[in-house]
Amino acid sequence: MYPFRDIEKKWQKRWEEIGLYRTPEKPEDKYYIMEMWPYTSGDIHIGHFRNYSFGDLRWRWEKMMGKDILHPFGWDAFGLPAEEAAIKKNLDPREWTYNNIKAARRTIKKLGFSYDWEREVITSDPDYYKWTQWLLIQLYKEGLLYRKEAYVNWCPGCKTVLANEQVEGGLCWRCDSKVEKRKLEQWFVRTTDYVEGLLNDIETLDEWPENIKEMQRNWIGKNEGATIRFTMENGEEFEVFTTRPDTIYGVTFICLSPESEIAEVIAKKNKEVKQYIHDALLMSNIERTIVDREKTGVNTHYNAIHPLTNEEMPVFVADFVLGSYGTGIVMGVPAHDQRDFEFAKKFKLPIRQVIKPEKETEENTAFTGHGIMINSGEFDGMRSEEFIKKITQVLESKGVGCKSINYRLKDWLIARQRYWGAPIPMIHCEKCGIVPVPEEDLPVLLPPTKEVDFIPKSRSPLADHSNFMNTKCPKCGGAALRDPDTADTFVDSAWYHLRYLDAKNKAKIFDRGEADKWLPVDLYIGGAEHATGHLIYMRFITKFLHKLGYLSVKEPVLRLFNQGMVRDENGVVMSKSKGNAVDTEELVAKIGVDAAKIAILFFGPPDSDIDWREENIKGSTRFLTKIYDLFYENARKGAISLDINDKQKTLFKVVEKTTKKVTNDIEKFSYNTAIAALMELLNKITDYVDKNDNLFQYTIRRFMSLLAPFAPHITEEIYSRFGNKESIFLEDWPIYDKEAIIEEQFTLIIQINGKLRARAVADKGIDKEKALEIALKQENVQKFIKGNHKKVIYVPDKLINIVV
RNA sequence: GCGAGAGUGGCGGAAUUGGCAGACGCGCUGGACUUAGGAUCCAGUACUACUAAAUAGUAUGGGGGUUCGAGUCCCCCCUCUCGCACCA
Repeated sequence: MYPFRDIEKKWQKRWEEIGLYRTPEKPEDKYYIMEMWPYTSGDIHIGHFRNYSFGDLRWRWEKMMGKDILHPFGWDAFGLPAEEAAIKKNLDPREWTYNNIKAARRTIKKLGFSYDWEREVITSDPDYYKWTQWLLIQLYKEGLLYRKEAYVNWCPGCKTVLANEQVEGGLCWRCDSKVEKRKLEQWFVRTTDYVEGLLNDIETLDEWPENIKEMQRNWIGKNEGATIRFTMENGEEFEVFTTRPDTIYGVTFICLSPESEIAEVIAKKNKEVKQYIHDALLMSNIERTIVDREKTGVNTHYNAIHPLTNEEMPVFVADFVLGSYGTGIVMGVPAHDQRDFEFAKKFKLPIRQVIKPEKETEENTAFTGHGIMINSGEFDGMRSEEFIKKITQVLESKGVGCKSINYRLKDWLIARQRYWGAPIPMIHCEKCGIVPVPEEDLPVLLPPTKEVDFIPKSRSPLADHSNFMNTKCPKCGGAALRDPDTADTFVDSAWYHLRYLDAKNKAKIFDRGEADKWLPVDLYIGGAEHATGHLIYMRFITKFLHKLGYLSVKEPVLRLFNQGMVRDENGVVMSKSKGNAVDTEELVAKIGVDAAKIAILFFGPPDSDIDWREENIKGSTRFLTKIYDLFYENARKGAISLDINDKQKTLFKVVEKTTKKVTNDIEKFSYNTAIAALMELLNKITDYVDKNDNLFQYTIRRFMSLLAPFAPHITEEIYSRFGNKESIFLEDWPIYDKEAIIEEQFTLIIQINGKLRARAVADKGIDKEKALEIALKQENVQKFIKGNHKKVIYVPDKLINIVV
């Protein structure tokens, strides 16, 4: 062990004094780096530590590479846990939040990370949520924030509605309650307005991980097909969406989703239907979507009329039809859709084949492939792929259908019936309807926590606060009510990368000049769990502000890096609630920041999940202690210059090669192998006897430069022993000597029939004959070449393979 | 079911274009130092065969293929992780 505590204190103080992490006013070669910010539940565990370590390492390296860097930090401070603390422990949510921030900030500061704290933002500060509200008003003005009555996800645990992105496998993302359906009028953001941009621009995100891009594509879920209008015998009309209009002649029934309006109307007159819908909607999505669940449904005893054949067919309500996809109504084609097939079997409905497969297919399943049209009137004999286009035109010309595109992505439900969030800045006036709060009246402040009753009543606590609710209509001046709901916290985090640009601006959300200086974010580091939520919202807001002319960029983030999760010894994801999270402060108190960082970086590649094992951290302490013991005492002051003799020594070559490897490895986020290379070099240095000669001094100085991004505190301490006054991070990253790494000799690998039989040192550039000559001299080779060799393969400067 | 990724010693993991499999670290074994060692230093450590060395054989989830040569490329299968999931 080395005196890490004193060293850390000393250098953290020094860095603050010299303003090392302050963002340059006028960046020449800018680099904007962000890590996903933490939610303020108070603990900074090892997963956060890993995340921030990647960012810190990058800052230090880019800094030494000469970049002007913006590296901010902030807090995702609104959200339910604060309110839960109020309900369960009778704590003040504001105090709870700010105390947690204080504690977490203290921890992070102890870790000596390279943040510019002058740009710190907190979403629950009125200075921040004023602009969250401003953003909502801009969305409203553009028609992208609207109210709609719809079936929405309701979490009975959190007593609030949820966005689709917050429902994971039918369960609430936060509390794991089964999510229910409720028909409510809610605020939505029209993300679907930008759906094509969100989808197409994924192609421009060259430096995003492929899996994240694929997840976003799937989430958006674009499907091309046709919308077809059917008429009921009572004259009512409805539309279905299908990707297979070619199967139109195979329709033998219609299924309505329990959520559909038509079903609701029918239910008023039909008790059986009413009961079925009631039961279906009571079921959580998770129960309703169990695979292999037997199809259920109820006959409405109404008939629909086929738009082309005028045939009548029964209309059912069935819960396998989702209200949220397409029109919420499907045409049943049992011969060519497996679900429809199962439904038809159960209700003994006719199955009419309209596509003939090219090969024989399995019995008792629907044929979903393409083939030749049959039973389709004048179109028999056409290929079904072509028929899709043809029939769409036919439907269009008859005025009963059209080509259409459907998306899985839905509008973003942003209202929450909770207190601890940004109040939605809207006023409801009986005369004027919905009126946005005038921008000069922002922020709409949350009332003091003391005046609020937090006991959940399935409506916003603000609804019961008359001082908050009662206001005047900005338009007519009459009595009006505020909107009692608050915004989803993902609204706050959808634009924080923009507030960092100009965190203290009182007049504007941010200055356009600052945005042009720094955007896009060059590197954004965080977990893959935000692939379809936060990252889509962030892209959406960026596109929205681009369209309004506030931003010149269309995409917020150039390079996205997904770090892997940290799990415990048993492979279980660490979390506060499971009580298996390793506390960063404890770890750092035990082994020091630098050793903790080296340990977590050495654990494995940054993008893979790691299982935390206590014993694996020992190596890092040994590594740094060895460095400290060996370098600290032997460090010499003054300039060092190498002569030719020094440059011919093996150690010199190793130093230059290591420089190359560490540089390349950092570039490609291969931190574990970079550390391994440094460990190898240290082993070589330990073996080097002349601890006082020029080459040794040169080597340990170079070593410190290479180590600096990984272990900044110890590096600064030893760097100062060389007589330097400033920080090592103001130095340039070393450039390796290209001449030095050229080798004159190489190890010739000698194979017989592809098997390694001998090795020999040879001069580089020798030809095949020479190599063969060397190979044949080897004793072990003679043993294996009994007769003549047939063929010789020579890979220059690498290996020779003799085929016998 | 669909999509993506992965499978290498006792463990975490290395391995440019196909070219020395197992870097580096942990652990373990033996030794040194020591009042002591869960500190430090030195040596060894994929498996099998031999006491050992030298050497040989076998090894990158399983099976096949391409190639002088495959952890790496192709085909089939198994297992695990992640995402989506009755999406019409």
